[in-house]
Amino acid sequence: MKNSLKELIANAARKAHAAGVLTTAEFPAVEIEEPKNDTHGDFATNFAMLSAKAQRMAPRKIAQALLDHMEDPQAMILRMEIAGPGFVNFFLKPTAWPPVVQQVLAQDQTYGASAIGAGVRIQVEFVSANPTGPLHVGHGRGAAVGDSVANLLQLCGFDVQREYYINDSGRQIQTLGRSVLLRCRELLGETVVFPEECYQGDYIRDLARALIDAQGEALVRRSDDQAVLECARFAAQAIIAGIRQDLETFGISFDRWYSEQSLYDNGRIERSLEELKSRQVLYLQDGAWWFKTTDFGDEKDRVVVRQNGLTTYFASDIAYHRDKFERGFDRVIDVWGADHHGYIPRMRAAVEASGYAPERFEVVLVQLVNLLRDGLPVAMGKRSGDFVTLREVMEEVGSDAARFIFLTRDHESPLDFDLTVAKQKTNDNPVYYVQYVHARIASILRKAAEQGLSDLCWDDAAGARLVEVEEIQLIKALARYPEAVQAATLALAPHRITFFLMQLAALFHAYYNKHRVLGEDPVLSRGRLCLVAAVQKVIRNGLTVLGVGAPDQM
RNA sequence: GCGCCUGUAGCUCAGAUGGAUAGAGCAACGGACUUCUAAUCCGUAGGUCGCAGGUUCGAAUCCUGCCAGGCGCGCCA
Repeated sequence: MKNSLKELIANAARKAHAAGVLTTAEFPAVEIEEPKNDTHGDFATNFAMLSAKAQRMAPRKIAQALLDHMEDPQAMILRMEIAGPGFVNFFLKPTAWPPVVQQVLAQDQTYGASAIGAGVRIQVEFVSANPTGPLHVGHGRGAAVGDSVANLLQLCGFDVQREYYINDSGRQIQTLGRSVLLRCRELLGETVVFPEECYQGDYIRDLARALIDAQGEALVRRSDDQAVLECARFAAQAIIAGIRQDLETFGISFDRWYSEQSLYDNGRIERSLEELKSRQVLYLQDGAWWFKTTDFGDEKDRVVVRQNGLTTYFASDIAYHRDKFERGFDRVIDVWGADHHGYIPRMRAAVEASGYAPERFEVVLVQLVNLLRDGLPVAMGKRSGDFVTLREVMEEVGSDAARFIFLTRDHESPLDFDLTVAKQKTNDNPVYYVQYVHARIASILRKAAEQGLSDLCWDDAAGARLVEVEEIQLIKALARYPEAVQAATLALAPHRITFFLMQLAALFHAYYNKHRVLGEDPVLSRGRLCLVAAVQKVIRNGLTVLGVGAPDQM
C-alpha cells in the first residue's frame, strides 16, 4: 500500500518536472508516514518540504505541483490535500483496504517475507557460552535475540547461517578439568581443599560422579596432567551436550558448532598471526607480541602472544573471524553480552587488518537480565555457583513465556524478568495476551466450521462489507506487518515485532468485544471470517519470528 | 580519568530514516459475561521527554556541554 503510493508520488514529481513546473529533477527519497491524527488522512508525505531547498520554491507550491500531476490508475485515492507547512495528505477510499485481507490469506506463511536480502550471505553467531557450566538466564536472552534476528533475516531473503562458537581450549577448560578432578577425589574419599577459582556449582559434583561411574578409580591413578585433561574433555563434552539440549527445548538449533580448539589444531591461529606480521601490524615488546589496534581506532594496543608463549583469547578470535569471512559470508553478526562491549573496537580492528571492510562486522549487544521473584531480586552469584539456569526458568514459566519476555525490550536496555509475572495469565503478561488472539480466532473458526462455513472464500462482495472503523484499523495493521518486518530486520531489533503483535492483539480484542463475527448475514459473516483468519495468520507469522508457539486452545 | 549504554506518566517501557495535539501496559477509580473463550473489553485520571545551549520551516529523536545510574577499561576469558 505504502509502496504503491510512493510510486505515484515519484511519478507525479517526474511529470511535474517534465512539464517545467519543478525546476530540478533532483528529488529526495519519497517518505511516507501514517499520521497519528486521522484528520490528516491515511498517509502523508513531507516530500514538498524536503524538496524546497533544491527546487528553490515554497513547499506548498511544490505540493500543489505534485497534486496537479498525480495519477491514480487503481483509483484508490479519495482525496488529497495540502496541509500545514507543506504536507500532502492522502485519504484513501474505504474500498482500498479490504484487498489486503485477501493478500494475507493468499500469501499465508509467506506474508511479511521479502527479497531485500536476496543473494547476501550472512552469519549470526550467538550464545557461544563457555562450556564450563549450564546456560543461565542471561544466555537465554542472547539466545532469544540471536535466533529471532536470524529468523528476521531469513524472512527478508538473506542466506543465514546460525553458529555457536565453543571456547573449548585455554585456561578455563583446564580449570574445569581441575574442578571435576578434585570433586572426583573427594567422592573417592580424599580430603581436598577446593580452591575459590574453581567452579563451585553442584553440576561439577554430578559430572564427577558420572565420570567415576564410567571410569572407576583408574582416573585418579593417572598423572595429574593426564587426569585433568581427561576430566576436562569429559566434562566439556557433557556440558555442551546439555547446552545443546537446553537450546533445543528453547526451540533453537544451530547450523554449526565451531570449536576454538580446531583453530589451533589446523594451524589457523598460527597462520593468521603470520599474516598480520606480514602486514606489519604486529610488533614485539617486553617479550610479547602486540597487535597495533590503535592504528584502527582502538584506544590501546593488544597482546596476542603472551610472554610465556601462549596466545590470548583475542588471537583465537582474530583467526576465527578471519575464517568467517573466508567462508564467504558477506556480513558477520556477533551477539554478545553487553559486558563485552569494550571488546568491539579491537575486534573491528582485527577484521579491518585482516583485509575486510569493518562494516561487514556487526555486534548486537544484549544487556543483562535481572531475575526477580515477586518484584524482589533473585540472588545470582556465579562465584557461589548459585545461579538460576535457563532450564529452571523454562521449567517454571515455559519456553514461550520466556522467549516472548526476553523480546519485550530493546536488546540494549536492561531487562527485569519477574518469574511471578511470567507465570501470570493476565494482561501483565503479554505472551498470553497475544497468544489468546490466536486461540480465540481458532475457536471462531471451529464454530464456523460447525455451521458449514469452513471455506474462507473471499470475494469483493464480502470485502465490501468490512466498513466498521475497527475493521479498517485491523486491516491497516495487517498492511503494516511487512514494513514492520523489514524495519525490524534492518535495525536487527526483533522487539519491534513483539510490539507490533501486542498492538495488533489490542486491536483484535477490542474488535472482538464490539462486533460479532458469526451472525445472521452470511455475506457479512464471510467477510469478517476472512478478516479474523487473516489476523490469525499474521499473529502466527509474527510469533514464529519470535520462536513462540501459536496455540489453537488456551 | 577514558569509553559504551541508559534517562519519556507514580511503576515498567514503546516511540524506524527529524514531522502535525508524545503513546501503551500496570497500579488508582467507575463500568461490561443467558450470545464466537472475561487469559478480554470500555471509560476517567495522569507529562518541564534528566538539565542547558545549538542546528532548521519543525527536535523525545541530530550536535555540544553538564547531571544521574549501569557496564567496561589485564600479557583474564
